[in-house]
Amino acid sequence: MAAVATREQIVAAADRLFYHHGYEHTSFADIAGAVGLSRGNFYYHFKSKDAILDAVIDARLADTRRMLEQWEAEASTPAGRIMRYIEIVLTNRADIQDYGCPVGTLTTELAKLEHAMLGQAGRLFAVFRTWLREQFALIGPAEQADELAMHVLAFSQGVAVMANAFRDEAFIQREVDRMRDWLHTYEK
Amino acid sequence: MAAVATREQIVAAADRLFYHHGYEHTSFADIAGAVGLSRGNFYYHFKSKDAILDAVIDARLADTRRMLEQWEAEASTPAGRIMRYIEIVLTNRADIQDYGCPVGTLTTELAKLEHAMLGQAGRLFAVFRTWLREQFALIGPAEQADELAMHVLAFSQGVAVMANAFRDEAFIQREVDRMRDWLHTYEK
DNA sequence: GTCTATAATTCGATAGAC
DNA sequence: GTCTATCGAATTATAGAC
Repeated sequence: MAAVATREQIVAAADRLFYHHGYEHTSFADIAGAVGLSRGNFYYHFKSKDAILDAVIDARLADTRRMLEQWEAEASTPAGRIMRYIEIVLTNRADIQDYGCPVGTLTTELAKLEHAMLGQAGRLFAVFRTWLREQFALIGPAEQADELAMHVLAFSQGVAVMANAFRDEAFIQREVDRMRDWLHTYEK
Repeated sequence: MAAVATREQIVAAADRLFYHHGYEHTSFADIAGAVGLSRGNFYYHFKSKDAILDAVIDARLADTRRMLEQWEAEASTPAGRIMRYIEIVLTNRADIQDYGCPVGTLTTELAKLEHAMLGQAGRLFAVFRTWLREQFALIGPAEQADELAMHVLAFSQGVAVMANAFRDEAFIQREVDRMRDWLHTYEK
């Protein structure tokens, strides 16, 4: 198999396994097994577990930026774009109930491990924060835009943790409705 | 040393280490080292790592119930008691910025490990949920009490995850202020 | 590029002396 | 109740054949 294709398969498998079972709990053997590769050959593509994590975060950053561009193309108003973010806990409710938020849970885990890649993972949050801030700046005072962005991020993380803990779909829907009402008070 | 005192020391050390570094990342050697015990002697007190986790959760449940009783003794109104919960992210802001919420991060980790003790950890959330529900039932319709309790829990988890990710103390204060305003609209 | 074999370490857990 | 010694399995990572 071409090295590039194998590398992409490894990153995709690691991404999924890190999300489902956590970074530390996922071993090389798990990733190799998921791709159908021997452990030995693994080191031809990635020289360390940290290197895989780095590649996974890069891939998630690229995916996130692609998603945000798509939202900008599909939703015509800033409030509509913010709602796309808010509704992500509804769109991904099945995964969120099983595994929590991919960004939040990775950041939480890396913080406890005092892992060198924690700063890299923080960039995932930062991409959403910057994008939300830009949307809020279009419908209200620029001084408030960042704290409103942080409020929306905190909403998504709170819902994700509780939905994961209680596996309660109705709860997610109620919190999204509550957030929609809140957003309407800011909507231009 | 008396077995009871040693056991309590082990539970206290494990509690702290599980919170700071996570359950899986904490080894027997870490706990034994913190208590000043040899690895071998460890198994006289606990026969498995799961048994320690069980004891840690029991200790946290007892601590939580004690704290809630104290809040009931100190705050005369239901809204005042709910505010005590909301302000916990401010009271414990140093630990929360470093390690997140002890309940939320443990539950998140155990869910990913598909650990048998996940249900036990869920009881920690349930204790807060039940208590908050009771407080809300005293100031409004009983049908809404549980979803308001869940909303407050989600608030605390969202703030904890974001405060841990960005280490932003001003953010915590702003979110608490926002929540205080929200609570006043329900206050009797 | 992929494999087998294996080194070096750490893990949870046990046995048995004192 | 505490210790040392150790087991067996799993971990990350390397070496070298093909």
